[in-house]
Amino acid sequence: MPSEVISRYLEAIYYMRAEGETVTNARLAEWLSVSRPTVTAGLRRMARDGLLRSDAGKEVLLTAEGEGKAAAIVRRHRIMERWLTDALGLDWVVADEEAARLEHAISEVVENRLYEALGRPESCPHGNPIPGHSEAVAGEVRLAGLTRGRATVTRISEVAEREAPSLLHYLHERNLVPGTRLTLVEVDRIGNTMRISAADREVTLSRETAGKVWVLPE
Amino acid sequence: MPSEVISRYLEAIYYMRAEGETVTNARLAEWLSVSRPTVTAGLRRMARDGLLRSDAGKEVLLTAEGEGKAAAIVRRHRIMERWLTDALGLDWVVADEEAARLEHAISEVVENRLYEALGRPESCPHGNPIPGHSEAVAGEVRLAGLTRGRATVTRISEVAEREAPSLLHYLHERNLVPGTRLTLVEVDRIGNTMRISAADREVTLSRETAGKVWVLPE
DNA sequence: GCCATCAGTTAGGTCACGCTAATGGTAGCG
DNA sequence: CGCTACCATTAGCGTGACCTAACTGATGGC
Repeated sequence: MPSEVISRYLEAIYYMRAEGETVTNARLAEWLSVSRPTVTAGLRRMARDGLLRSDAGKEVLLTAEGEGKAAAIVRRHRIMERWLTDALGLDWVVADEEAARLEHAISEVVENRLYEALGRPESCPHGNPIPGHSEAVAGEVRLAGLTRGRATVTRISEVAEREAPSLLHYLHERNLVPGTRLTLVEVDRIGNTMRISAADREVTLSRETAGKVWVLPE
Repeated sequence: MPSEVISRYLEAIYYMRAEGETVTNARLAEWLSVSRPTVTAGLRRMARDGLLRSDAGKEVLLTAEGEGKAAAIVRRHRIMERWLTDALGLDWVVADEEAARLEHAISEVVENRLYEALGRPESCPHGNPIPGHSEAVAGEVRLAGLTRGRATVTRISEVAEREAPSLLHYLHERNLVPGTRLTLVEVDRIGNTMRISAADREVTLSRETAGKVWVLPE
């Protein structure tokens, strides 16, 4: 079984791939807050242990085995998040931090029991699907890519939590949570912002923020 | 904060002290399944970090700080065990193994929320008190020390889980759980066994096993 | 009184994981 | 073409945590 450190590598790779990003040494180093040489060494250990595909030069790609282990970590993370928010009443940000530690400590048995005890949830609290149990909503697009009309929030990207935990608070406060219907009011191409209306309130989001919110257009 | 390895040292020291044993390098090595030189190095790090009292030659004694951290680990272990058995329906043995990993991953916040959510339990599933919340029953003695009469099982020592996990199954199956009333039938000083009657069944226990069950005589 | 045993430490080695400083590529740009 | 940027790796180092083999010091038995 991979060490906790390597599990975090797998998780990070999984998240980046899910965003459609190309995974490289430098990006991993940034994501994991370690130096690039440290990542080089880590990736070498992963390759040795059969977690990385040796083809595909610079890009970091997982083998089927690596993919499976990464999905397992993410699955546990999201199930734990559900438990922490639904059963223990923690807020999004704290739940994510706690889940990041707990995900490495639970076994398959506990994972399954907990999943059942929670009533087989469809997603984590931010709407991200639970690998192996549910999938991303078909047809969803980034809020930043919306040009007009109405849409329903489906999920907040995992990237948001890493890059700006306060963004989660921000969105939560403004009720931009999975299931919320919103209407695009105006796109400001100069300031790179967009105004939307949701739950009887108008909110202005930067293009960057809007890139982390996924919606299903009507 | 101590590393996970050092937390296990603290936990082991706590358990041994709770049994009234003298904690030494060799016993720790045995308990933790590592070599004695490894323990020597670990204890040195603990002393450096202010977890061990420097007086008291060979014996390993914790400082107030070490004591507090050890109690916190044990508290988390026992709360997790309660959750794993009560909420997720795991059996004693599995719950203990899982708790041994989870205890290092939960923060004070989760610990407290969980403790409340479980209804402030008095003890772990085997009856051991939860440090900081409850204490050992006054007047309890080892079943092995009983010479006649009736008594009520109060707890199964933590040592039992480490040394012989199957013993937990054995006791559970025979209904020798906290709260069970029993009557001493006969003590065989030659074979070092004792026969007891509990829940309408007679059970024979070795002196060693009976030393791990604590009871409150009537 | 000596010897065997056991406990603890020293010596010396490995691996995982982190760092900084310096080196080697590649790629865009003037 | 050459320069600058950026990227990945190498080199070299430290710490934590493990190991075996060998030494030392106390202790109990005969």
